[in-house]
Amino acid sequence: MENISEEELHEARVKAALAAMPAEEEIEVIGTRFKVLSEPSRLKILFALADGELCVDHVVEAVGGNQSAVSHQLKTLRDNRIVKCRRDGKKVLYSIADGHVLTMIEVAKEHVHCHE
Amino acid sequence: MENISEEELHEARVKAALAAMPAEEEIEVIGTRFKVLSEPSRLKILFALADGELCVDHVVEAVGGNQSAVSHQLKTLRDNRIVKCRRDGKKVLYSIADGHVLTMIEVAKEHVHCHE
DNA sequence: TTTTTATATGAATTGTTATTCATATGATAA
DNA sequence: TTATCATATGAATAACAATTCATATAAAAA
Repeated sequence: MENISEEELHEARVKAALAAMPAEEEIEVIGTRFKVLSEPSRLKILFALADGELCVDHVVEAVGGNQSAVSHQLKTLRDNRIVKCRRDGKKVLYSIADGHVLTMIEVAKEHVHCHE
Repeated sequence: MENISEEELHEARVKAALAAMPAEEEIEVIGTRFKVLSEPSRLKILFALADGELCVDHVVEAVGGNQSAVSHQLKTLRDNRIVKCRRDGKKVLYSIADGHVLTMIEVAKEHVHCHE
């Protein structure tokens, strides 16, 4: 009897989990945001931009690697609204798009360092 | 003259960015955490676990897909301390390891939905 | 102690993504 | 208007990670 009610409890939880499950598309979008933040080369760019905007070749200096790779990464970051940019003459200045980005990185850092 | 000082400003920012850049290993660890959260199949598992612990076959029910795939994902989540588990007889009950995980997902959700 | 149930894992395959190379575009200066 | 500097991008390759299949372990029931 105890087993049955425990089983029922678990089944109820499965139903609750299914009910609370976000739509497939939303999960994909959230996943994509995380994916963009998961690549070390892109994270480096974001740390470089944390203090303020930089033009592309200064980003290249700050993170190392070649110009083309950095430019591809910046495109990915742009496409996902993680960074934004503005042109100033020949240069294009990049900056972090909004506060959530740094918040996410901060929370991730905490999670890495805490050992609850 | 104005150009030179602007250039100097940018160079100073590059130096600041380099100085504030976390160590390579830390960036990798943070990236790995994000990577683990980036896969839709793993995110689904976390949404399923958001309300409380579930045993593996109930996770399988909640997220769909086959047992082996889910088990591999759970291992990845475990290895990265995103979830924890305890055995109860034949069953193994999984739950979310700590509060930061749901926080990160929440912030990501906000970032997806806001259009600053 | 064999069978069944629940979960885990190694190896192979498949699918994805980053990086590189070559080249294109866009803006300014000569 | 062409030469140069700054950035972007398409295509190919190379690195990586997810899923599947088959099988292994672990606990409990028969």
